[in-house]
Amino acid sequence: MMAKDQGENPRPRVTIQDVARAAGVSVSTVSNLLNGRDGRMRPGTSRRVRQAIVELDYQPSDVARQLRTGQGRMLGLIVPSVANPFWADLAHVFEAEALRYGYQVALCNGERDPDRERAYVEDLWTSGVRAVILGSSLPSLSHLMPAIRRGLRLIAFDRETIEGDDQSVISVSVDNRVGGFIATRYLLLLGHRRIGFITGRVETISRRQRLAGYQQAIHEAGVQFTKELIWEGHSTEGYVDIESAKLVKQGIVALLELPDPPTAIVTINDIYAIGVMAGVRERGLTVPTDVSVVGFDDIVLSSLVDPPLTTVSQPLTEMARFAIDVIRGAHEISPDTRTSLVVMPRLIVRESAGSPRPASTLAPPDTSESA
Amino acid sequence: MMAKDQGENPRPRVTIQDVARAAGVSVSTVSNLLNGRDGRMRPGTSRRVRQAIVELDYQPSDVARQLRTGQGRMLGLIVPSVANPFWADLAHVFEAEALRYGYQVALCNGERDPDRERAYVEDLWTSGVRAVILGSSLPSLSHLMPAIRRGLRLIAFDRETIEGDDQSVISVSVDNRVGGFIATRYLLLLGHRRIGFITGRVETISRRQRLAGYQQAIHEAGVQFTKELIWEGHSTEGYVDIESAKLVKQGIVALLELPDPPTAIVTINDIYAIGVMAGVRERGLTVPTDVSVVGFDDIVLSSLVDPPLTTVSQPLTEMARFAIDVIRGAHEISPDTRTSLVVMPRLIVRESAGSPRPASTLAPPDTSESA
DNA sequence: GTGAAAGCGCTAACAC
DNA sequence: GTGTTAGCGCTTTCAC
Repeated sequence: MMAKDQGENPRPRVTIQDVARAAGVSVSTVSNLLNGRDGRMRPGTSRRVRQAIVELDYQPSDVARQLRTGQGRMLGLIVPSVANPFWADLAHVFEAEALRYGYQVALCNGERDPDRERAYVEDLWTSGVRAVILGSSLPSLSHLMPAIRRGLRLIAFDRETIEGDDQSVISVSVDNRVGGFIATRYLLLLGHRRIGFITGRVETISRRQRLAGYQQAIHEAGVQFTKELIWEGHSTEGYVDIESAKLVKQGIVALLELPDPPTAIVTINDIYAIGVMAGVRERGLTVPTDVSVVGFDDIVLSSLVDPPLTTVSQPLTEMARFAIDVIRGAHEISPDTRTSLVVMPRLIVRESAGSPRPASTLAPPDTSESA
Repeated sequence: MMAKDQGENPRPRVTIQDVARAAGVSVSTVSNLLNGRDGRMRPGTSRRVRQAIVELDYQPSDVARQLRTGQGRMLGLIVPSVANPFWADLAHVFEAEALRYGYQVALCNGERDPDRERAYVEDLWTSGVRAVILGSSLPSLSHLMPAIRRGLRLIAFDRETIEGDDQSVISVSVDNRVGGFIATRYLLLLGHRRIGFITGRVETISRRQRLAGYQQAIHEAGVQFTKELIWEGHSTEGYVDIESAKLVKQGIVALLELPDPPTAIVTINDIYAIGVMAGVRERGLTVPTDVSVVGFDDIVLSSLVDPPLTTVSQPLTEMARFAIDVIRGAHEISPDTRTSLVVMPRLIVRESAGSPRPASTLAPPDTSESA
């Protein structure tokens, strides 16, 4: 079952030597031109070289170039799974930003598994990748330390730097606590008092912080915090968030069966919010009339679902741009400078959240302040 | 604004030389071990080398290796946009299959733009990528010919090879005509007679074929084909499908305003189907009671929406596996062998399609056959 | 302004 | 069984 040497006629590679010969110059002249050092080059020379390049359809080899210079153009992007629309959106935006500076993006689905993440990072390093964006807010980064010590530049996305992280780790993140806070406060202002919170089993820094923001808002509003309104998922769910969105239906159903059920729900991401909405409908209830729901992330899809989702948005483009800037070295990095970026989330008001029905709990809507 | 040479202490690269020296052998011995040629190696030697590798934390450089052998481990994947869940699912599956054989995947969002596709392909080639999967069923592949002539192995996904394609282009695709056919026939069997078809402006081979399948089913059922039931989108829509899903709402609304509106809709992908369902609801109607809808692709999301979408599934894993096999050279390729793969789609029955309400058109449901 | 030559880290003859 | 060595295609001093 030996592989045939298929398509035997690809022409042999055109090298810088060939171009030099065709143009009647030396390789260094060609190289100089290629690298923009043609300032004081005789016009004739430059022209001949350029012409030879076109005529021979010459493509410089980045492989050789990288071996020589140590500089590569490939960036790693590790996300839990691109099948999750949030990470797909990030991949989309990040790739676009990378492209602007001539970088290419190697996509890795880490599944939130430290072993896989480590394997990817080692593999990428081997392939000459020297910078990777890690989208996974696993609490520990220790599995990546060997690579970091070797010189890998790691940028953590959606995960603020915490105590114990290596000095060299830069992070880009939305302020998740604020995000949880504004989502919850919005519902509070709408008049809700029984507000549920739905999260997943997998413990990440960002999820913890979104919950903290929720609690803070509840507390500041003088509402009693109740643990029964927090649903955390089961222990057997898969790592890939998107699949666990089905499980979330159970969560909302459980919450709705409470003696005093919530009139509004905050979720830790839009996919969960979509699952929640489906669960609500399955109970014969309506969003937002019977229960309001607020998501997180503002994935592209969230404006498409029915009803369009009110959610907390992350400025992905800005975040991706910062990451690329760090990689390019356009930002000063020094031990005593705050080089991590924490951007502010924004509440996107659409139609999945409204005032509770008058018939329900206490206090009438208090809309004196607006988010 | 000069970039600081940040993190100045990464240790210098450990090379095969260092390992050889540490183990007291020559580089070729180390190389032999690395490449599995350690069959007749003295156990002691092998052990010493292995130990040196671990102790020095040696990582072979794929860059050097590729320069030498011409063999790379990076594959290109060009999709219209990962923000579109279908392509995200493909990227997920493809990356997983690639990983099994040690390949890495460079992700490119071509936006269905021939110029971008060409630029990506040239760039990938420069980076040493020698095989790319192209997910875009643009009718012509001519913009990629220069790279193909240079020796690039191109695998077209979701696009059967057509007249005029280069010999060396392999394709992997679902039988889109059959897909359109079974979707439509299913609705016909449920008793629908007025069946709409919603597609986008961008002309692709796969879309054309899905429509052809629809027409064939209509015709075989002896139902009159009506052009007014086909909605094709506007000319100003963006290239990225997902955004145009909003536009699709206009399409369904237009169809529903017809004097004799359709009782069922076939769409060319699940995102459109989701848009259609939202449009139906916006009109105060219900899916599937008032109008049935069938999607295409069976993206992960389609089982999550409400109601769960009845759709035509593409066996992505199988398709990705074939693509990787071709790249690995595990399939014989010869001019007279059919090396393209056309797999059969399958109808996934969920809840978005049902019988038309008795009150409506003619003939009662005829369920003598089942899809 | 242009060229000669060394070498990035590795593989694979070929020699012993 | 293991070592020596020639390059893969490029960049970059350093001469001229």
